[in-house]
Amino acid sequence: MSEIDFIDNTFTKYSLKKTKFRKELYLLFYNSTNSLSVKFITKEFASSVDKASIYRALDSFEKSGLIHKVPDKDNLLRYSLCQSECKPESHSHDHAHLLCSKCNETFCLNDFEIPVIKKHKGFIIENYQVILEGHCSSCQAS
Amino acid sequence: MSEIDFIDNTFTKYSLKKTKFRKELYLLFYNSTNSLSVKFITKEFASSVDKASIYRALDSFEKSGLIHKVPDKDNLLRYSLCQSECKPESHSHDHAHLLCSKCNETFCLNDFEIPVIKKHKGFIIENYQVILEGHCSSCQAS
DNA sequence: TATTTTAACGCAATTGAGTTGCGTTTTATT
DNA sequence: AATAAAACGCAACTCAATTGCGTTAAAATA
Repeated sequence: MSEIDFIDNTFTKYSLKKTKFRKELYLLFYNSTNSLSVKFITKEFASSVDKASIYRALDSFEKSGLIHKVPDKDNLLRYSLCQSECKPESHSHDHAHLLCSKCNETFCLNDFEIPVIKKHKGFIIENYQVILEGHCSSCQAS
Repeated sequence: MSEIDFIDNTFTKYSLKKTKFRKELYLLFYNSTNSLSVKFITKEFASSVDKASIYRALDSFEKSGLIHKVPDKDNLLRYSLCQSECKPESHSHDHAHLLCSKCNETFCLNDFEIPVIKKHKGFIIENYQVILEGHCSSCQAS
């Protein structure tokens, strides 16, 4: 199945309107190995799409379960493609994230196992997040 | 040693100017079992202190090693008193944080042990953060 | 295919956390 | 008491993200 077909199928499956921009946006995620910041996305569509549309599309994708928020070094909005099947409002992403303090990118570590703990001293824990700070492989040389 | 004396000593030790507001601010942290959001602090000093002074004081306390940033449910600035000795720019806080999704408060779990990992698939990891999301004990009843 | 419904869009204005500049006041130093 | 240094108040500003609203395009239905 080609990328285009995959995206078309996905949009049908999630009842998303197939507009030129939204298909391109999803393709951008699909072809990216990494998470995408709003800043990057905004640059990609700078001359063609308004930022309000970008924010609304991202919000809509997230609600559908296509993408999920990932932590960002500067606390800005950043998203990554969902790996497994996600339902609206019930994303499950039990992987850690690495924030590179040089390039400020966020990387998903899909194979970093997180131990599951449900309770801790009176707290009920529903899900949790491990954020590693350091340097990614590209930034170690410099 | 009384609270007042402790604060006085601390300010001397860290070469911090003893202004009325800054001593009150530090006392607020000292008497709090929990982390403090800027929103809460701003309310406490609403009629008496300008927000710029609040932000500058928090920044100064953090740089001195008195308080440290903690994660916040809404990605806003939130601080907690340092438990151990912290030096300027070298805070070490190897505890996890619990974010309650009901009251939006952040709790430090000082006894939640975090395993130390230095490398992972080409990444160099300098420090890391475990954020638990769930419900605190006060919010479980409702 | 034409009509109607529904969601996406562009544009402009707005929100709100956090920051900065600057003149004034307060604290610490001599 | 005089001087230096940091804190303060106030106002203006930055910038990410949001919202309102009239317009346009896509999907559903006839």
